[in-house]
Amino acid sequence: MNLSSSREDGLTLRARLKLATRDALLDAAADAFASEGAAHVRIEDIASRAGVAVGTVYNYFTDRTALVNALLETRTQGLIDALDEAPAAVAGTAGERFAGELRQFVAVLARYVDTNHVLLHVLLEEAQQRGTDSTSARRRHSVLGQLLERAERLMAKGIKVKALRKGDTVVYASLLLGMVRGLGATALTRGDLRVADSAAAIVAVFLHGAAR
Amino acid sequence: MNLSSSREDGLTLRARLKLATRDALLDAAADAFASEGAAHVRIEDIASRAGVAVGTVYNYFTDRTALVNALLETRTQGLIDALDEAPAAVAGTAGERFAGELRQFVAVLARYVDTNHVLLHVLLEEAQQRGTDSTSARRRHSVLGQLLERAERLMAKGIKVKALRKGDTVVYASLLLGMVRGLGATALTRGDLRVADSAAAIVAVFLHGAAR
Amino acid sequence: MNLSSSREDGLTLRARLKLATRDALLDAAADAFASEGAAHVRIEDIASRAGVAVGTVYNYFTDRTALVNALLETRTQGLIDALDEAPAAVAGTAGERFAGELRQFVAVLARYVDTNHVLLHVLLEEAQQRGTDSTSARRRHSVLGQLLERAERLMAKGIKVKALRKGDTVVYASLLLGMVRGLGATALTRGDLRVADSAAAIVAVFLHGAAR
Amino acid sequence: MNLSSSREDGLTLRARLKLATRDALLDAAADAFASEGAAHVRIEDIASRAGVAVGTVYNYFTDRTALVNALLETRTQGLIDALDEAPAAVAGTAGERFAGELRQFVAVLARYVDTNHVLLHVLLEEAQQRGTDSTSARRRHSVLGQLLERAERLMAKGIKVKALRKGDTVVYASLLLGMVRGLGATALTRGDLRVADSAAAIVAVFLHGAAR
DNA sequence: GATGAATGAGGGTTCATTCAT
DNA sequence: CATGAATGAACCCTCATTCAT
Repeated sequence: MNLSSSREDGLTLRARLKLATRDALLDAAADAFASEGAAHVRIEDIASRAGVAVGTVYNYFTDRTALVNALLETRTQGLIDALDEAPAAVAGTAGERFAGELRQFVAVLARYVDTNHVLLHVLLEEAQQRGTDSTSARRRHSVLGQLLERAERLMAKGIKVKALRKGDTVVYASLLLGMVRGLGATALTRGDLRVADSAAAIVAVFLHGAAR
Repeated sequence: MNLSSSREDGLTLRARLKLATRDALLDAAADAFASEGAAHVRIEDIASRAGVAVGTVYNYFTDRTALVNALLETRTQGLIDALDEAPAAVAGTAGERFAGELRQFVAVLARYVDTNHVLLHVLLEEAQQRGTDSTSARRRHSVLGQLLERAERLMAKGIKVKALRKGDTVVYASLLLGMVRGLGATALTRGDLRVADSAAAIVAVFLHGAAR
Repeated sequence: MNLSSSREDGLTLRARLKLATRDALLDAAADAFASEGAAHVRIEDIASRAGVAVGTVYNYFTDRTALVNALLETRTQGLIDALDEAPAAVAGTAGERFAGELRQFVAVLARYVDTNHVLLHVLLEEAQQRGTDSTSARRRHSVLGQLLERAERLMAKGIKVKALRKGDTVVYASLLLGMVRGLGATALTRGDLRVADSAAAIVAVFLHGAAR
Repeated sequence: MNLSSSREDGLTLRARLKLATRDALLDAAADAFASEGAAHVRIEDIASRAGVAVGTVYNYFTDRTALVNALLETRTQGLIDALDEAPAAVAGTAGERFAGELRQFVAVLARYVDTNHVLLHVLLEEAQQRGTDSTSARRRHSVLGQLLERAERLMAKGIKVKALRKGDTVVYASLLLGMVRGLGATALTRGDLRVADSAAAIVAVFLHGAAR
């Protein structure tokens, strides 16, 4: 579940162990959050899932909030990176290239949602927690904010190449992301549904609608 | 904010007062959840917002869970009722009637989301907390479940009257609901955005797509 | 041990009970600090000594620090008040009146030290804990600061009426207070010694020295 | 700050290093206690101040208590030694010789207090913690006990040579020590005050009083 | 019914101490 | 010997719930 193995090169044994423990803790937290619901998870639950003592958790994260933030960070980064790395299709007309990118975008997102559906709730719960920092700074850093930003960029490109009708990019982006999450939410209660399997349907509806 | 005033007809004064207190508590809870985030809200916060003492809360709700459930129930019921009461457009072809219903459906939903966006998080957070008891869990599921059900019925009708292409009604329903919630989520961080203002855009994209 | 009974007039029963509990908690804390040493005392120790549950402590004091501060405040105030109330001797020459005041001062102090010797350590430990507030503000509020201030005033008067040789009032005041505390410290390890019994000796040495 | 360097003669290099580390730890502990307040200082603080790892501390001291005891021991011993080494003035009458010794005593004490004022709190805080064990408690008592003992001997000699009026040597000793500590306490809050500068005043007041 | 003080189980966090490397 | 990560008992504090007034 953790993609960080590449980080482990060229480090002392101890440093490697430290990273391994840190990752184990994050994985444990993700599992616990997923199966129990974030609010119910005690630090000790995470510790024991990771096979360490409570105190150890605090050797890696200054407090509960820091752990949750770190979890969001790593899990988010994986998604953001995957989206950014998605190689733009080179062939075809501008419109076709856009369609390709859109398909890519949705596919990556769908795969992510299928893997992390439950963790998304943590993201949302956290998004709710307003601290002292300015709202805009927070938006920039929040997962949804970053996603929205990328989606907006994509929409803007689509409009530019005349693949999309003119319209508010924020609205378009929100609708697209909403579709993916909508399917994810349904998948949560319907065990047999996978978002990735409907990626094509999402794109089709987004581009051409459900109407005959 | 509370739609239950119609219930108060034909009751004794005392009974009416009881209902008033109960509603005040639910409103207070809704406000508190919205502005503080469900997990942080203490029973005493709700009590003081409603202008009563803690003990009083327990005269109306057996425990915290009961209060949350009641809140979900009332707020949900308002939505479900509004959806069901939406008068079907009578004129025009079957396709036009379907389009009218769809517009109605989205409009009602959008209005609800604008008013209750934050409360939706409570729904979702609570929906997450399965495992401990199944009775209340089922009831909570029904919030989304009932919505999905109605959306599916609408989709089925749309397919039947050939207004929509054939396809999985669950997927269609999920996409439609997802779009509304997607815009709601964005509205949460963008103060200037109202879902109701984009209801037409949602329907348009859902039916005909965003492509040119 | 608590002098607050006069405060209890004209209050509702509940309010009176609240004060009683608060005082009981302060008394319990004082006892516990005295017999165990401040650092070792757990909140629960205080609670159980006072015959209440932990949570109750937090209904009266926001946290441990607040409790300690309140304790210092009340116990200090008793001493300060006693010093200030000490009626000035009216008869005799200015020198005799000064001597009378000095005797009073030492007597009150001695009595206080005999009763509260151990609590003084708490005061000192606290004096050590530097927070963010400015040092001077703290000095003004600290027990020692207030004592020193009064002692300095007395010394100044003694010098003015030529009962004392000219000299630094801070030094004189510190020496006088030090004598009292010095005897108090010894009394701590020598059970048979009471400072009050040596009050006259203190005054004598301070005024005329120990030399023949 | 550490007076033990003379111990290091005639030892192997390794033994000398061991002693150096030990001393560094004691110095670090003294500094930390002084600037943070004994109760707040963690073993790791001491270790890092000394430039070693936590584990190393336990190679030199079996536990926290042992370290504190050792600290008291060394710092106390320095004082006791200094007092005992103070060469008795040989010239003059018995009375003059006593006065000289008294001056010496106070001077040494004053110098010590100026250097170690804050450490004195540790002594007192720790002295407070009787009850758990009696072995170490006794040793701690001896800090003040030994001082008192020496002061009493000095007072007894003063009485014997008729330099002092007859009186309780314990009281005399307590008053003298109290004066020194009284000034020390004041110096703690008044940065500009040094006890050593007032040593003469202390002796003067003790012998002849502050009265004109 | 309303009140609000009392309750105490529960969870977050700290830190002295251990021990494998 | 030095290192520093792991350990877990201990303590502070919170808050849902109860119940005497």
